[in-house]
Amino acid sequence: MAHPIPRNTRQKAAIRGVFEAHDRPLSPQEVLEFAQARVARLGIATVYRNLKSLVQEEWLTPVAMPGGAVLYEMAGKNHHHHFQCDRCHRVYEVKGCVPAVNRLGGSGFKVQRHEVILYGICAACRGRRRN
Amino acid sequence: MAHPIPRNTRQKAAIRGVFEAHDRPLSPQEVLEFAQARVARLGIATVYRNLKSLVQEEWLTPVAMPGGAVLYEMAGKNHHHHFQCDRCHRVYEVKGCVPAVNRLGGSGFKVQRHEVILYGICAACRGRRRN
DNA sequence: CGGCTCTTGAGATCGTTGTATCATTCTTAC
DNA sequence: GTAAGAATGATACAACGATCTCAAGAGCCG
Repeated sequence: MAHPIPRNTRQKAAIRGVFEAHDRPLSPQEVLEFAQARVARLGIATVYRNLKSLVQEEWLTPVAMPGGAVLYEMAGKNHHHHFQCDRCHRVYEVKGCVPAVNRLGGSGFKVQRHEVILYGICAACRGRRRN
Repeated sequence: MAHPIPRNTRQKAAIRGVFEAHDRPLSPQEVLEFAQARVARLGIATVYRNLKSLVQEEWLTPVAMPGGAVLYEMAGKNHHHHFQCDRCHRVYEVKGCVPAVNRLGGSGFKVQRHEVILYGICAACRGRRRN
């Protein structure tokens, strides 16, 4: 009720496995598709339920993208940012930062954190013709 | 039909006036509220219609924020970024940039543009107690 | 194994945002 | 001023993502 005793289900293990196999932020739909290769009849509701509980356990972190998509990535990573491919729309992690960005706010704003999103063409799409 | 002859309506003028009076990106709801001070019975559908046409005329530019909100600001500004206040959630323009951000992608990504969003507390909210 | 109860799967439902409809009002040209 | 038709306002509707319901299935403990 208030504190149900959690169980280890194949579904949740499959979802964790998907994040371990793909080192980039994933959408709920992507998680569903990848995890269905491991648990055939997996449903979208189960994906949402487990994403939520994995966030509560701090095993995942939500990544809100401009446009409204909310992706998830494994928690506990060092400070980093993201790159989104204009062609395939996949999002990748970009290591490093330019600390000077926090000074962009000048004196009028008390800046506490920041997001940087790069856009362009990813290596995979550059290699191919299209998509 | 294909090219209706546009007319200058009080509503559209009011909406333009709202953006000229507030030098920051505004949500459709904010536009509605501010513009209703000028045209009392203004409806939300008219706001959406005029936002769309002002974007087509390139008088406005959409600003997609993480979380899904799409705001609008006057077009033609110099390269800049945005600050969102964690308290009042208003978004402000931040002039300047750190060009080095485009190099964060390394050699794996062909970076064509970027977004920087700063978060913290705005001057107005710092002056007040709350909200 | 047996059973308690947590979790799942399928679909219905919700909430939000933006669009379509259509009678009415307003702008513009003459 | 008048008429043609573009724009408005009120509301219904659509689209989408996410959540809820509940019977059925499965994990865990003894």
